[in-house]
Amino acid sequence: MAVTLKEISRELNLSVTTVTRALYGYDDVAEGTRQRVWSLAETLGYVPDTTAQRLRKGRTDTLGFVIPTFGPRFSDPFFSEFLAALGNEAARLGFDLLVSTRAPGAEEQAAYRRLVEGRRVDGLILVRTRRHDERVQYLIERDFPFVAFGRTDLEVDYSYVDSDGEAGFRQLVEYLVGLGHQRIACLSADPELTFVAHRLTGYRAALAAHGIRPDPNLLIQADLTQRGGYEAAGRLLDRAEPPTALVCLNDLMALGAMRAAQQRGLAVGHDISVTGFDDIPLAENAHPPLTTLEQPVYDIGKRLCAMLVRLIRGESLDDAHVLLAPNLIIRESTGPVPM
Amino acid sequence: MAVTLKEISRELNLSVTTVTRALYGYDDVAEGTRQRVWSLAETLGYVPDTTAQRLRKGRTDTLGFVIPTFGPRFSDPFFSEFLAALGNEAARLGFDLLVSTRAPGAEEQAAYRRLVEGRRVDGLILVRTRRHDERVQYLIERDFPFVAFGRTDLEVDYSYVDSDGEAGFRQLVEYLVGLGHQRIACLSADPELTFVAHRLTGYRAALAAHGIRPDPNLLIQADLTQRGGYEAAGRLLDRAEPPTALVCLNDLMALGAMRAAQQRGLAVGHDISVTGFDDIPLAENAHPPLTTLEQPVYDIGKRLCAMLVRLIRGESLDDAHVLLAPNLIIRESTGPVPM
DNA sequence: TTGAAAGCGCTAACAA
DNA sequence: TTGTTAGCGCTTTCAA
Repeated sequence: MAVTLKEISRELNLSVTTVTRALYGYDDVAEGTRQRVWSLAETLGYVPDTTAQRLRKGRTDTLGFVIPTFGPRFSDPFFSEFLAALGNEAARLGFDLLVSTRAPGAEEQAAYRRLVEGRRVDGLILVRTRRHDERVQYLIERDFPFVAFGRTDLEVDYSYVDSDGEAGFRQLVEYLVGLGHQRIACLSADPELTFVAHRLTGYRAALAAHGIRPDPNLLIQADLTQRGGYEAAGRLLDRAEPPTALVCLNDLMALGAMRAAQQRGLAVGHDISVTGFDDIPLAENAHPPLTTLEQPVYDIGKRLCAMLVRLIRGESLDDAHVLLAPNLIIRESTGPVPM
Repeated sequence: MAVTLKEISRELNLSVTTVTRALYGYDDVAEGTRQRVWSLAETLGYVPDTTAQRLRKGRTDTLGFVIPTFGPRFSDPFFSEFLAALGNEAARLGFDLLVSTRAPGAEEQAAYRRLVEGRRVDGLILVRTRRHDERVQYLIERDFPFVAFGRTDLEVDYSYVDSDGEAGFRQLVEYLVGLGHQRIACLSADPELTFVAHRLTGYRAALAAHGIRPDPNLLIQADLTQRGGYEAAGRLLDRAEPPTALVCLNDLMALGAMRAAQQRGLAVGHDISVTGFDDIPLAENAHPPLTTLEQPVYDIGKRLCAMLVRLIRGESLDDAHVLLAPNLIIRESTGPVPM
């Protein structure tokens, strides 16, 4: 089917070796030969076989990314943007991107093993790290190149980029306290997720700093989706003494929470304040526009990609542990505590 | 580094041939031999080298998907869900998924060539087909296996699944006319996109069927994003004689349009009606919840994946041209025309 | 029941 | 400047 070096060499009465070298610009090939090779390769439409090159070179020039999906109706703008960053940057660096989609759990672990042990990729990008992340443990154990968006609680060293969710949430809650809020609820999620734990720490620290006793009833755990936010907010708002502010772990939850509030006739930004995290494009276009903490997802993805490629190439990283301060964006979903 | 067949065979004083056959359950291997092979493979953690298998077998067992991204802040729930479908289904069928992200244009075309001619994938999935789609043309020309979400205007035969956007828009516009709307604007997009053209046809047909003269001022072209919808709606609403209904090409645009209306003090669902297409999860959680046409993106992705694998395996398809009727979901963003 | 040999397409060390 | 040889790791004839 496809044109091979062998055919070109046969056609020109040359050895396969000479043809390769002519194509790759080695300087020990006669100019005339090179030209003949090039022109025939051109007319025949020769393109080297990637698989053969990979086998020979012992590397795949492919990066792996396993997207943690949750159920079939998976839709998180966070991941779209992150994926776009990885895709563009990987291509720029000459790498393919192999993507799997798997819900966290045994199957996810199997997917990682498949990629690593089948030598399908040269390196991996992890997201949504967990405090005791088996993926990190496994990859460290096998000494396989990887980078992660997020930290863990493991006593191991690896390369990551992360947002400083603790600082972000502290700043956010202080802003709300400054507006007079005292009953500040947190729509949290599985605290085994490192970023959840960090943000919660920031939330608690800010309350403590202002002498506000943390009310366990105001801390509720939900899915990191609109539905999760919607349901959790509903439960909080139906309490006898509802909160005046809903601090959500991410923007998606916040959008759901806003809707729950609005269904109860509350004017978001007046009767109740709602906040998110991420600054997905929807945040700005929500009604009202959402106050949130921005993290530069695209840049983070791009940066992680570049870091990973350096690791794969055995180059050193100037900064293997990057912590970025998220940026508080105040919009109209927050306001002074109602009288 | 990794364990190879050679090592196992050396260790057991067997030939490489016998080891492979023992591992793959050929019945011409002595039971004792098989057990010794299996147990050693187990302890050494043998996993076959994917690249070597690929070279030998002449196939990659990989599907390719090039996501059309538009700018860095790319975020479209449609693609998240579609990607999840592809990822899950490909894995189920024993295929890897190679993902590229590229804005339509020359670079996109290059990405396709890279995948096809470098023999990186065995088949491709296309989305957002265009009326004169160079990708389709190219793949047909090269006789390369592919399936597409969407039709084209080309006189060629290929396998696709598509939503019947024309029928959907006709039904939708008739519903609006039934509510008394006459000044129904359409927030459209590049009509070179086949699905845009189809939906527009439905829009026009419904107007014509009810003797409503199409007003060119009410047909406006924008990006398929929230921002696109927001800006286009703004321009329409600021007219001297604004429309009473905004029919948007997709949900994202509709969300933007709703916001533009709300910023102008209009109550969506009362003062103005807004509709979308897709039924992304956000549609239900919008404020007010969005009237839209649902298309089963996940199922379509799954189905396309299965079709493609059949094509790659040279099996026949019972139905290579699938047209699905979208489902009109009436929520609160639409209502009778205001007095 | 096992092994030898060939080859997928490419690259690289070495020799001529 | 070019060719020979070897081999990446695997699978599959074919022969023993």
